[in-house]
Amino acid sequence: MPRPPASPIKPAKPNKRQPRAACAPVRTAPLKKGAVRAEHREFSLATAGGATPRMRESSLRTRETILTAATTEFAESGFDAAHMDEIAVRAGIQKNVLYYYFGSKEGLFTAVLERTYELIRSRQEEAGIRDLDPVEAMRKLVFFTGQNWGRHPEFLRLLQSENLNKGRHIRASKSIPRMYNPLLDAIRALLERGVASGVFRKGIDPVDLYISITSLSAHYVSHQHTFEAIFQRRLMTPPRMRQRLEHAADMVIRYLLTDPAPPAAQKRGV
Amino acid sequence: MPRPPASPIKPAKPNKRQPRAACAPVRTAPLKKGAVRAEHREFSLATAGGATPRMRESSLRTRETILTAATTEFAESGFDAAHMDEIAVRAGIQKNVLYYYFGSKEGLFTAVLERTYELIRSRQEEAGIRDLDPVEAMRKLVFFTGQNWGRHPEFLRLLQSENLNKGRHIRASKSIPRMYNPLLDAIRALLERGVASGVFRKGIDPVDLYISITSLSAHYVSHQHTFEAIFQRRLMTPPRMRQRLEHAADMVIRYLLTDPAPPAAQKRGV
DNA sequence: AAAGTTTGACTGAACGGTCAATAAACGGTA
DNA sequence: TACCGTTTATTGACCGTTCAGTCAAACTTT
Repeated sequence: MPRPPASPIKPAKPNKRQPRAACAPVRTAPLKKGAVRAEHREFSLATAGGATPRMRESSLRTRETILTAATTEFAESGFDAAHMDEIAVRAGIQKNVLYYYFGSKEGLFTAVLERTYELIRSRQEEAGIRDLDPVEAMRKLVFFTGQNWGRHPEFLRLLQSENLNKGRHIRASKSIPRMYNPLLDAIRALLERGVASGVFRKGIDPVDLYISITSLSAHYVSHQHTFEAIFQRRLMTPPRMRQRLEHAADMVIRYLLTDPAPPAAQKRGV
Repeated sequence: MPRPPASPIKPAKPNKRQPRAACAPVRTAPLKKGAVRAEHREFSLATAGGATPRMRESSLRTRETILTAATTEFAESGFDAAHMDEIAVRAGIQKNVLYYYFGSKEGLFTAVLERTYELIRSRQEEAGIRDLDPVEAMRKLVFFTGQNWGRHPEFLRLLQSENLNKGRHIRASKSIPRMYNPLLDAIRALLERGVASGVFRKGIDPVDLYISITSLSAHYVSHQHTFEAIFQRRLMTPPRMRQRLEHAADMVIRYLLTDPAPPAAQKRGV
């Protein structure tokens, strides 16, 4: 049987010669025994999807080792500048193993992306916002979101690389689009509570708000280098970062308030 | 005399073997005649910096042709995935010429970045805001900024790539950090006018505001692919884009207003 | 002739990917 | 429980293209 395609990812520029799938003269010959490894690719540890039949435990460990190393390397260099050899070295593993488990560079990147989304998703559940009054909760949510970028800088960089590549890996992923988004739900619930208690306006689109909350801190972090160049000041020092989140939170809250923004939004007291 | 270093750019990962500067065995031998070309690199057409002595007119045209082609390619693929060969083809020019004019891939990218910053800078002067009342002016400014991304999509992509590379080219540029920023000044002036006429609050940091205004639309555009994947909807359609800018403008204005946001911020009538 | 510009052919390492073979674990079975 | 075939995991050597960058010589303008 012919080898199954490594992954459903389409090359970015189909018209332009791409890093060909194989170096050896195009292999149409059926491959003999041992072709089964392709099955691994369907399995994603992150999503804990159905395990491959007879997978050994060391296999899981190897997978994790690879994913960790790959995450570091991809985040550090971006998809295009990252090298499979380097990932192998970081993981302390033969390069072939990467291909054995993930099929291709793109397959590996996709797996890394999925795992990282999953990680962020799980982190977001810890926001701890339920019991606060809406304004305080919203402020905390903005801060929490912003600080998350600092805690997981690799996530933003992966996203940036992925968007530079026009989302071809994320589009190929089955798990990511289906992921439950705790942050969006938190915002939705919070909006409702705020409207009910009369402090927030009606008719706010949670998705719009989600994007704005994210943008206000994420763009700052992910474009820090160009901003630093044109503003000639360091941006990522703790005080500056705090100032930014302060600003972002004020902005969000003032946007939501029904009232003539009293000192509330300024000084944290309700 | 030894060849002057191509550019003061440091490799991203000094510890890691980089795309070596040269393929041929490291060349310490002094190069003979013809080594003068290095001078070209100092010259940036965009900034109209001092022309090289005896530069022919066709030379300027060639430069422009190269920069245009390079801008397209770099924006399309990002710095790392862009190929010098492809740029040469796009420009309809021998590849050597790229090196003759810009010394290296990094040098070319830096030049592209400078030219593009310059272009955006000049565009921003057209905002046409002076005569409007502060609230209207601010709304227009937010829209103008946002629409600029749509009009020059290459700019955002270059920035994204540059930030993925941790700003090493922009840091090496002398012209960009010195560029006068018309948008920032416009914001500053607008804030003053608004405060003077009593509609805006005092004490707003123009840089904070600049970053927010930029973020609210730029992040949306530059992260469209991952957002589209997780929200499962198209984001760049004209109506959606309009909605986003509407939202961004409301947010900014409500943030600035002294008053209990009257319908003004909602429906455009002052 | 001297400086500036363009050409075509070339280099060599890096890099994504592959192969055949071996080692380790498992499952059945006698 | 010792043996054995099969599946799973790992190894090391290898391949062919791509791609940044170079050289020396030719052409063009002043």
